[in-house]
Amino acid sequence: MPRKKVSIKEIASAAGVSSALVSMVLNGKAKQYGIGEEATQRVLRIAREMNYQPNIMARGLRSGRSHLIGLVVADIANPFFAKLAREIEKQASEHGYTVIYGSSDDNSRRMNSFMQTLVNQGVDGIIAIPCEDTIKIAAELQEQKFPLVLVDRDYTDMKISSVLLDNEQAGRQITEYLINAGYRQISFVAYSGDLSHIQGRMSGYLQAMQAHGLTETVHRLDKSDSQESIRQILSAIRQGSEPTDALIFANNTLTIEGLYMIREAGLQVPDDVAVFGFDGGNAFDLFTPPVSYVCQPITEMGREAFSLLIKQLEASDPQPAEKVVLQSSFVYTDSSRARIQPTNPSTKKTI
Amino acid sequence: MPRKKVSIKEIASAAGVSSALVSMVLNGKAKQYGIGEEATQRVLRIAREMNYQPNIMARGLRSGRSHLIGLVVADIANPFFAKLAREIEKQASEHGYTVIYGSSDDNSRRMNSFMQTLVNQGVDGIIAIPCEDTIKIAAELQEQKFPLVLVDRDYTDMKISSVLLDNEQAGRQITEYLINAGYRQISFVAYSGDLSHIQGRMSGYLQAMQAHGLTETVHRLDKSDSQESIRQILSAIRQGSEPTDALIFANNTLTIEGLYMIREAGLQVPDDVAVFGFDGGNAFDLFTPPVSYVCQPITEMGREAFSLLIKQLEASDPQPAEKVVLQSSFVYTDSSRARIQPTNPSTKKTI
DNA sequence: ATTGCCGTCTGAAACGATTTAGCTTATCTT
DNA sequence: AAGATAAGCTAAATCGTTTCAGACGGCAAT
Repeated sequence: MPRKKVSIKEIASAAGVSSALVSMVLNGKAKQYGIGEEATQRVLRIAREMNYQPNIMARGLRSGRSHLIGLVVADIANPFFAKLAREIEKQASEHGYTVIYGSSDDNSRRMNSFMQTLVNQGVDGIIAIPCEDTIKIAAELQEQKFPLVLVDRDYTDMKISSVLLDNEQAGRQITEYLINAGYRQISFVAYSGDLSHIQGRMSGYLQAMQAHGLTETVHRLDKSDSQESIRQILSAIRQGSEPTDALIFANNTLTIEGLYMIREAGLQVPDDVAVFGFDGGNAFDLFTPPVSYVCQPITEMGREAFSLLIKQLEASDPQPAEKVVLQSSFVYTDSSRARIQPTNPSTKKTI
Repeated sequence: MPRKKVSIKEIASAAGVSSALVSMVLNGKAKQYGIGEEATQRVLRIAREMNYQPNIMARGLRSGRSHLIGLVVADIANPFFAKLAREIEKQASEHGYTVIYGSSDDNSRRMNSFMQTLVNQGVDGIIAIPCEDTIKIAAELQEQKFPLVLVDRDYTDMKISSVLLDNEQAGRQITEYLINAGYRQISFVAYSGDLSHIQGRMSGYLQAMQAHGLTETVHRLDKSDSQESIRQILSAIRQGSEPTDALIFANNTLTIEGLYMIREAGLQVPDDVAVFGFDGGNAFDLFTPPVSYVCQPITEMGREAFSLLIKQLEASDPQPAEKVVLQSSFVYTDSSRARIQPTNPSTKKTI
């Protein structure tokens, strides 16, 4: 197996031409540079025979492009991001790019330093799930016309290419759904912090509740002791001290945590309390009963993100920032099935 | 924000020294090359002021090292691999390396081409979850002394550094456990193919069954229609046409599939059939009842894999291949609780 | 005073690919 | 036949770093 590093020079001398010619031919620019047919074929054949593989470093140094793109997610072990990463990786490899990735844990310091590392590594562009303070470094990169696409979260004052979900709409829709299904005391549970997607979901929830003249209840949990907080909420529900007939968990991990606690508390879903979550997953399906959830179009998000990025990468002039907003779909299951006796049938309406 | 690309040359002229000296200082080799204290400090200060960032491509071209490592997993969307990736990424970044990753889908063609891409990208080493035919390309790389570590699966005839689990032991142990818990008709369910870790688990199962004089039943499912196959197995169990009181699913995804089907079939666990799986996950915990599983030391695997790789990377002389075998732990839950009336109490013994 | 040797530092080559400017020939024009 | 044009190719510069082989001044030993 010939895997000795073959350089363009060796091919050149084997073919009896200059290394410049070899480079041109191998880059498919033979016609463009007016290289003769015979020489072209000879070089091509020899390169194949010698199993030539271009040296990325040399090429990158010369051309200033690495064909590497950076991907920063909150946590690759979160299925949502893993699937997103999968799709982006697929797109990238189809377009001749390779992906470098890292997890930020939604920690802005880690995020910053990783972004910095990526830029130093010479990536051509970055796709990132921003966290609250990413805005600074993102703005900086944006200013320097560094190709950048943000996914899943939005910080409205910035003109940065992004792929987003209509979280407000999703929040509104599932709340409406629960109301129509006869639930009245619907609580919204989220981690504290102001990640934009959570804000959007919450705002949709609030709108729907207000539109129906219902009292909103929002629980913001500190990530560090969310488990204990959920336990308290559930125990309040159980004792009836906080009348609640449905819970909306604002994201995937929180929903999962919630399910653990619900089981621990021995609550029946949806009889004691209905549950609606985000993002789905096996755990949702295999819970008893299966859990209703907002289903984000992950594949499409990945595709859009990459397409936005490559638009910037391949364009010679700076492209205008573009925000793509996608709609979610919904999976309605028994965890949010219609109440047998709606609390107040008269307010039940279809929107 | 100064982000104009500052080169070593500009620092050199700003400091009034040669670029060679700057390079030496910036690489911490000042002492080694006997650079004066004063010059060293001046260069360091100026480099900081100008926010110098080395050009990775140039460095890589010159030194032949990219500080990139490749990671090939079967599927990053599988939590097991995601967690592994997470740990490896962490280790890598702590050691100044960056990770490029890709999913192979256990498809050897894809795997091959991705490995090839990685090598072309100039990664310094590769950590891979091999699939059945990876052995060829792995052997090839190994022969060229290319730093390579294989994880999770083994192909015994090769002398390649690997991190493995004692799958045979795990298979044996959970089978023994089920036998002790009073189960007698224990079936082993796996995808077809001969991935070594599956073989190991199966062989452990067979050993334990034989040791107790019990009849082994192994189902090998074609990945393409595993769902249908499981459905048939379960329906046989239900109708009693195939006497089975416990199922061991040989890996994570298969266990999940199994759980879906068990729920669909309306079987009660463990009364109708006990269940034992691999790798765990939220879905296991939230199933009713929670599912017993073999818990692989993922973090440790990642750490070991990276440590094996870096040993090869930083050593000047080729290192001998090394196989690290780790032990699993076990989570025993109600899905495999002791039968109320063991089929044959007299054979119950503690191993 | 010459030699030898430190301690400090520099020049220049090298890594491999790309690209520009320009050099040969051969062919065409007039 | 002389000059212009084109076709086909090459030399050499370039990207930013690293590193090896010295250079240079000064000091001690001879």
